[in-house]
Amino acid sequence: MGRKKIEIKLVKDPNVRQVTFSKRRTGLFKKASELSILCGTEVAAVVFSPGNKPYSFAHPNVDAVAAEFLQQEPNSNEAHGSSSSNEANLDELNQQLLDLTNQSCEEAKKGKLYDEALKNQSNKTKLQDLQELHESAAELRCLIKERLNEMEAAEAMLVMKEQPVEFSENHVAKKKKRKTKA
Amino acid sequence: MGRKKIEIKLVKDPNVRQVTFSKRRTGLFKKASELSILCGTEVAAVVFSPGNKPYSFAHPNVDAVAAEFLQQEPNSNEAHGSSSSNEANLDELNQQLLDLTNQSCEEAKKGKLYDEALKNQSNKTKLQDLQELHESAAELRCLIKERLNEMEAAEAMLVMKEQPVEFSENHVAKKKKRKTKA
DNA sequence: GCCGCTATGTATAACGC
DNA sequence: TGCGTTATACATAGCGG
Repeated sequence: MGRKKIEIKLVKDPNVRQVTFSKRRTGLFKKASELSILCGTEVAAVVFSPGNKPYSFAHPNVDAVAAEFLQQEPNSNEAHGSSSSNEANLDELNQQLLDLTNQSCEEAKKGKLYDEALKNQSNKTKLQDLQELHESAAELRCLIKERLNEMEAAEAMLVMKEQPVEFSENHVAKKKKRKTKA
Repeated sequence: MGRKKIEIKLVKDPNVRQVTFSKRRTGLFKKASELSILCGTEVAAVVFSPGNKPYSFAHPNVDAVAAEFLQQEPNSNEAHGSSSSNEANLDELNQQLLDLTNQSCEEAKKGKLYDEALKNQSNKTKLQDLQELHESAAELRCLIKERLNEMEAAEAMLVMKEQPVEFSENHVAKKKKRKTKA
């Protein structure tokens, strides 16, 4: 897809690898976003950068917001003479959101996996195990949800104070300058 | 990318939508795969088809990604460079948390339905996989519970009052503070 | 409904700032 | 390190079997 064809092998140059990662992560999330919108389906994706930083994407409504959010350029933003407590808080929330997103992702994947396993067997006995597993997952989600609500409330109070800033979700598909190549 | 440009909007024709989904899901997973190989990173993606069938992709494997995640320290703010426009972001975050929570519930519901559906099917035998999955899930749950406790504690502290936290780019990576709960 | 085909729209490798 | 540009490699919409 570039000036030269590259083989899908680990990019040895760490520098180039980082660049590749950034570009492709963006592309991947964009694709995920399009898929979710075009088909009205739920999509979640997680990826760790070469530096082990987690990045995630999830659809329903979060859409490309998560991706956009994680890619914000620190320079585009101005104002916000808030206390450091907010910054710390934001980071916290960020972290948590990521974790939760991924947890959801993992759970979903889990379900997928054992569904596959089930398809490869006809052992009725194991169905119960699956049932339990699913229920466990459901419980876990509820647990997470409750904690989330609490955290959210706390955050809201803490933040309940200043300006809006138009951070909106001018999501992924923003560069619309297309033209046929020569 | 096809004979005609299409706008990223829900495809009305269910038939076409299904086709689009299949093609794009394949493409998305391929991209995810390439990304993980090219950059040697961990990647996980899940997507539900229009028929609510879960499909997933993950590089090393789910558990690896999950474990990686759960090792993130709530207090180590080395991830992502977003410390600006906090107020706005918090709003976005709250919204995202809401959506995510809802999504989780949705998924849980679907998971059960799917499980039910599977009860009417039968195939080969692969108890081992099931066994592994079962164990993995149990472990995952423990990890998440602990993680939740940590988040809660951190949250409490933050809400209580501020913490300077000077955000640097050094990669703390993981700190193996996990204890294999049994 | 899945496979292949082909014309096009996109993503992105190499560069340049 | 990040963002923009250009030339190409890829992905895929619309069809046909």
